[in-house]
Amino acid sequence: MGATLKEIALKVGVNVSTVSRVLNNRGYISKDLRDRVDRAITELDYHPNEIARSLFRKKSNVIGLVIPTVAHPFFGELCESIEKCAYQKNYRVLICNSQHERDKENSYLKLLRANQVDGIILGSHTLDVSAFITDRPPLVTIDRRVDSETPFVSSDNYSGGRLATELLISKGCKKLALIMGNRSLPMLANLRADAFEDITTAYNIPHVTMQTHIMGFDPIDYDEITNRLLREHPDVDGIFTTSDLIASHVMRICQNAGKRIPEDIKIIGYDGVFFGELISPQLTTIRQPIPEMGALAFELLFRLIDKLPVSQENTLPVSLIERGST
Amino acid sequence: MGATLKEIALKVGVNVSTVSRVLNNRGYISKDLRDRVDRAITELDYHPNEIARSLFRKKSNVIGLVIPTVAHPFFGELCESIEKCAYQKNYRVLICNSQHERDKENSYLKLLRANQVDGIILGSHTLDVSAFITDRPPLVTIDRRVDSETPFVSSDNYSGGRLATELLISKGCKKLALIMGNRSLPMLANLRADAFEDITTAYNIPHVTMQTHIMGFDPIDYDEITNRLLREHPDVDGIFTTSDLIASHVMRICQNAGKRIPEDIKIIGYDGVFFGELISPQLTTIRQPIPEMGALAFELLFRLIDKLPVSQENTLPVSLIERGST
DNA sequence: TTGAAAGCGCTAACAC
DNA sequence: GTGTTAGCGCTTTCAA
Repeated sequence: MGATLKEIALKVGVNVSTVSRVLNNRGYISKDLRDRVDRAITELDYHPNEIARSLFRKKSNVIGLVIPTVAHPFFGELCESIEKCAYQKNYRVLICNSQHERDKENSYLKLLRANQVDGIILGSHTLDVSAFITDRPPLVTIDRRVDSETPFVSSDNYSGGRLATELLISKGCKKLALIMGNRSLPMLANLRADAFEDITTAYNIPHVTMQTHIMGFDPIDYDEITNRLLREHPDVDGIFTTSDLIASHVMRICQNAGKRIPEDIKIIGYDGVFFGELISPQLTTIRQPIPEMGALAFELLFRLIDKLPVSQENTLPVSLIERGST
Repeated sequence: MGATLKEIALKVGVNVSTVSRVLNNRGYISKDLRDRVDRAITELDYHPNEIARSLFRKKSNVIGLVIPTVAHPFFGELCESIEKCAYQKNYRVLICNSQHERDKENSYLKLLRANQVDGIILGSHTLDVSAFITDRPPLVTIDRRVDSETPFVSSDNYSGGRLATELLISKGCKKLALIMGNRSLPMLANLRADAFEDITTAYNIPHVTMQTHIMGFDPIDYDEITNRLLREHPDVDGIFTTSDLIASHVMRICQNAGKRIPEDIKIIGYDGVFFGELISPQLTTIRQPIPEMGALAFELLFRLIDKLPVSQENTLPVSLIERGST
């Protein structure tokens, strides 16, 4: 346990409030006193107790980041970006992995409020709005609109879905498949699927949509789905997946099944995470501007905390990155 | 701002200490009182202020995790594991990316102490021990021995290096290269390089070692190094890299240079992170038991906080995962 | 069984 | 310029 203000005051022979004043540079302080206090501070190795400060100020300078799992590259990169911005503005970030579990997400939300975080960035969406804690700290969501107030950050999911689908079509694919996470989650990412269906329908292209039945990122699940797809729809020659992680699994299964990529089957992912260019063939994908999304999410939260006006809808553009898999 | 104990007490018509007692189940409380308090709590939507509790208890139930970057798959998976364990034991984790910057690492260390974290897990090692903050909270390091006291978790780096090197030799490689991060950092991972050099020397195999000159995970750097290696040592037919991330870059560069893997050149990585089996050919690697390492690190810290005895050296076994790249 | 009082470490009126 | 006092929201002696 470190020294306290009181001990400094005692040593210097002044009142605690005086020491507090020199620490915070409030009002006039005599040069002599300041020196003596400074000396005592170094001698006693004093460091202000931020918990006590937080209690008084009613401000913790901590924000909570709730995501499914930081081990998923999209969220890892997002977390990285958010932490970077938070650090610059003197905020700490508490990392909360929901693992796609309702209970954990819910209890983390409560816990964050109890811990007096100044704000929350929510990127995990297993709860419906009614379950949301009342009297909550400032909130910004990622990829979900929860109500007409709460600001959210997303990228242009519909355009992304359209770009991906159109690319496959323009490359000559005759039958398309979409492999996605569970659609029942209220996420804007579902717009990618909407676009896929709209576009294929408009172009009159046969298509099939498959989604995981569990909530989470279990590779086994993707592998099974892909195998079933190849079995039931052997004529599919273009696959759009809603993440690069899924895409890489799908790619591997296809290769194992003896399909050549992109000759026999073309695959396009989504996200633009780092390892997309490491796999072989390199993955064509729709890039979400992850660092910008993280920065924007923090910026919005920061403004919310400071009671500055923010826009509710914050949709960033996506871009097509063509690589070897198409 | 939520209701406070005082408001509950006021509403129920008792003293705050009484309400506190029912909250914490201390001593005897009449059934009637308990009911009235419970009702007031729900009506006012009361939630204890954990900051105030922390101040009193001198315990925040928060730990700090300092790593280079959570966007690196090894640290992402480690962070995931640590958060999981922490959550079970009612601890929160503050995520601190040092970005391999001395200043940031140092200031995070100070900041964590000021924020009264109960403990720190340190996996970033740009500081030398002398720069360590004094009077620090309980500390557990990952992959580094800082002094004769502080417990650390690592996996068996020397064995890992040996396994990797011997595999390449047993596969018939005639000239080996090691591509590693910067060796000047005081990390136990350097033992992998020691093993590489010992074994190649023992077997009388020509070898060359290359390390990045910057601190960090800049892909450009790895690519340059690999290109230089291929240019200056075109006869190298086996490469050991100290991470899967590096390995995947190296693999790509080699493929771009027209080398077939594993026929012309064999590559083995390190870590056993998820995407190793997604790239093609799938990456042979030395697996570190990342979830177990994270769990152990937290367990040690937990014991340290509770002043229970802990062992200082905690080295977990590694295992060879043979896949397509060798 | 409940209340009063003190105190965790700090800051901010308000005096002097 | 510096001290006194009160209080942030909570818990815990100690009395009653």
